[in-house]
Amino acid sequence: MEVSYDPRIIEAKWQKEWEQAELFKVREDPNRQKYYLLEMFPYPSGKIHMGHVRNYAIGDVVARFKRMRGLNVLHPMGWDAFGLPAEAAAIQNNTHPAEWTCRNIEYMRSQLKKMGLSYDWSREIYTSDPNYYKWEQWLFIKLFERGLAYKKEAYVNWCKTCRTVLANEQAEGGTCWRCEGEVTQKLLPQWFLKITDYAEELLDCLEDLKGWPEKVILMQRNWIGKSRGAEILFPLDGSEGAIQVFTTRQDTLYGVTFVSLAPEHPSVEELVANSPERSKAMSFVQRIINQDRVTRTGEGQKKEGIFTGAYCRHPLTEELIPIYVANFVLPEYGTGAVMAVPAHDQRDFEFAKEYGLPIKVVITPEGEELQPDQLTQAYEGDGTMVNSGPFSGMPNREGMDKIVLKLESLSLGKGAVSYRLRDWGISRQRYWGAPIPIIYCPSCGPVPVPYQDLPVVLPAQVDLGANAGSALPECPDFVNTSCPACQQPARRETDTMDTFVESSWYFARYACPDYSAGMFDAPRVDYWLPVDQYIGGVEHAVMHLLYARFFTKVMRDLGLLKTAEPFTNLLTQGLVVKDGAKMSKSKGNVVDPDELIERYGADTSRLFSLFAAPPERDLEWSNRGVEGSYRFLNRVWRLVERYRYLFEREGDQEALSPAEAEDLKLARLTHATIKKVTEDIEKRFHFNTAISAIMELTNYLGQLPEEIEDRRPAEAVKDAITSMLLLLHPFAPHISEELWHRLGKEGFLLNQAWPGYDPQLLEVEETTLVIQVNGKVRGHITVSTDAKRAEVEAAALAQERVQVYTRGKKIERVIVVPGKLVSIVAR
RNA sequence: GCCGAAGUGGCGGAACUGGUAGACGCGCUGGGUUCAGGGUCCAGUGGGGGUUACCUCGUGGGGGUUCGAGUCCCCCCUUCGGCACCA
Repeated sequence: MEVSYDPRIIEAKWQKEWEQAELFKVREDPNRQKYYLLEMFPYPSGKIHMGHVRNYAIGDVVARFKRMRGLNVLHPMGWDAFGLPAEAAAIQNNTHPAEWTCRNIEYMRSQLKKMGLSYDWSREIYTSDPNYYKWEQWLFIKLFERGLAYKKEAYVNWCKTCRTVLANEQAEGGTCWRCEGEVTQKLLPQWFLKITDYAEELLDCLEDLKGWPEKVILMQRNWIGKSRGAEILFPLDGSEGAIQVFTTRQDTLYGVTFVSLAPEHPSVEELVANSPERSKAMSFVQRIINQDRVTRTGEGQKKEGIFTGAYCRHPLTEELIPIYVANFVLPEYGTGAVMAVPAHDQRDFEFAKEYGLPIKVVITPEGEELQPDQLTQAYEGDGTMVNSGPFSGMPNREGMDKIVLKLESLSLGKGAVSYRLRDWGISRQRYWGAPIPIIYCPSCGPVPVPYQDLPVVLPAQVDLGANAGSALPECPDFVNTSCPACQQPARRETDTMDTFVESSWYFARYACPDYSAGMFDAPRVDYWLPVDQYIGGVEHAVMHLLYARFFTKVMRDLGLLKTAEPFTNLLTQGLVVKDGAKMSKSKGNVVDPDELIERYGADTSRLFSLFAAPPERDLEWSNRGVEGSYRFLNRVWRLVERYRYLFEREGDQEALSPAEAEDLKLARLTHATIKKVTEDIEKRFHFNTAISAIMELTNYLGQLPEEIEDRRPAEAVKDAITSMLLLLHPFAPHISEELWHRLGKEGFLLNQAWPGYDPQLLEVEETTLVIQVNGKVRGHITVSTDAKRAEVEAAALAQERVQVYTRGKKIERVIVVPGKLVSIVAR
């Protein structure tokens, strides 16, 4: 009897069957080719949203597809469990962050399971697990021992709302990445990781990341921000020492009319010491330093500065050059000091105009003369060097190298490189994070916690509400300890690590989540890494993906990993939007995955999110579209049920080859569909067109007569249906599995081989060509594939409509593109 | 300001190497089934013109290359993303 499609029953049924059969569990197998597929793990915020549904649906298509293609697929899932929202929620709900997080994980895991995702749950990790962060602390100490983790007092981005420090990457645009509150500057001792040591390699390796989107590579390249130039010494006048500047325009060296220092520059205090305006200068410096970064570096900020009273000497001309302090000079970039060339740098130009400093032209553009007093803005382009001593008359590009050589010969400068990338500040003044494993001893200083004492466990008993900041300093049992070196009373570090530290190495831990003898079990981690395909949001293009690349290189240098890059291929999926805006509670345009799955089932939810747009694009949510996907699955169900009798027929068991199985048209369509779906998944990740191809096949099948008596067409229909279920399985795993079994077939679909296609069947003996006359389509012609060019030409020209358009004209050319068209040029 | 991506029917999107623009889906129109609604099935669906055959215009705008341009080149407009005093 015919049974109708009920996703609620079949989805629960197959999820249970798959789990009982441990279908998704994988083991290392050196004899099989591995494929490591990873989606960015979620923060356990409470419940999954549509972005998760989309991300994991995309990943599951690839995982199931690769598995059916015979690869040994690792497809794990876990939880980015530390972080501020847990703390905020715990205070608000009078609970503990661990409890809140754990509850969320429980719920979200159940949601993911309801989606029928093919995760190996035996490898699940959560980063707040001491067995996980133990190895993070272990790695931190390794970094500390190598000088790659260090503490310094620094002006840091401080979020008043979150009461914590933020990395530059997390404070973009002067607002906190998490709460969007204002970010100000604060001087604090902070732990940093020396990512700048890896700047060059992080940049170089970008070129080898062929499987990454250009956009992401470009964003990382810009973020690292390498500039080539020179470091030049300007000897101080009347005292020892020199001001070192960094410039990318050493060709303009002869145009220097002053030098500008950042207010934070270490020489400032000494330089103003003898100035009559000393106190005025220092109060200016203090005012600028205390200014928060947002205002200071804000758009259109006025150029301000003050004369220090000191002078230096031009390294080549020995002219006297005044030294200024200027608000626009950044202390962290280059040397914190710049040579000012008002004629050829817009900032210096504005500053010179403001303070009446001289402007000296040293580069002239092609066929033009620049008059310093007539300039309305700096000329920053290329040209010929003038007023530049022995370099005058030279193209400026050439002069760049020549000037470096000259400076090097005088020991007054050298070629140099500067990066925009800064070291990664990882200290967070929060409770819910991995403790930094350092002990401060009054006599020994900062001492790492001995390896055998790890993990430094986050204390469970804390009073979160007592202090607006971190609860850890208020926790005497945690803070008070003894020095591992001298046994004297000492204090623990109470900062915890930025949660981006956990996500910088989790992908490697999935290879051996249970391993307790070390951070990684070498044979397993070497087998699985690198991740073959990583999938997640483009919002992680800089922060997470850069940190993970950095950690991978560090771990490689420590001998923990053999790979230098963590993610071979990267897919950045677009946002899920509704009514033109990203889904968010504040906009009130969220669609709840729970309700969706309850109403239509996981297969429909997955199918729609895959069908509505290709993965890298934003997906416009449409409730009507969801119904369309649901209708399609119902059609598939009815179609298979309609032809189920063909599979139950006794007798003709002997298989026919697809070519023998009439109807040939259907057989061809089936194989063309297999080809299309396979290539769309494998080469392009264009699941929307893959699904549309399956729809076309089912549409064709739907038009066929209900009763098929003859054996040959029946075989073609059976082959088409069998293939269709295999092709559909990565997108809609439950319904395809159910129908597969309803046809009396054995085994899970995931263990079936992905269907192949017969290329011979796709070769056609006749093709229809388009006939164009002067670029316009004027007819069609069906010819045999091996027809001679001349025959095709003659046949095309003989067509009545072609005759109409060529009458009285001269045929100038006839272009024949085999399999495509005949193009006739007539004048 | 600099760098990058994208603009295709009423809508989401196809068109992969320059070769029939609009696959597939949504929506809409007409019809069958039904007491009715829903569901389902059939037909149609870019604009303009014509009784059909068909003609013509059409991929943000303007130019160009080509037998042929959504696709390549130049200029411009709009939207989105990234960076933003980086010397």
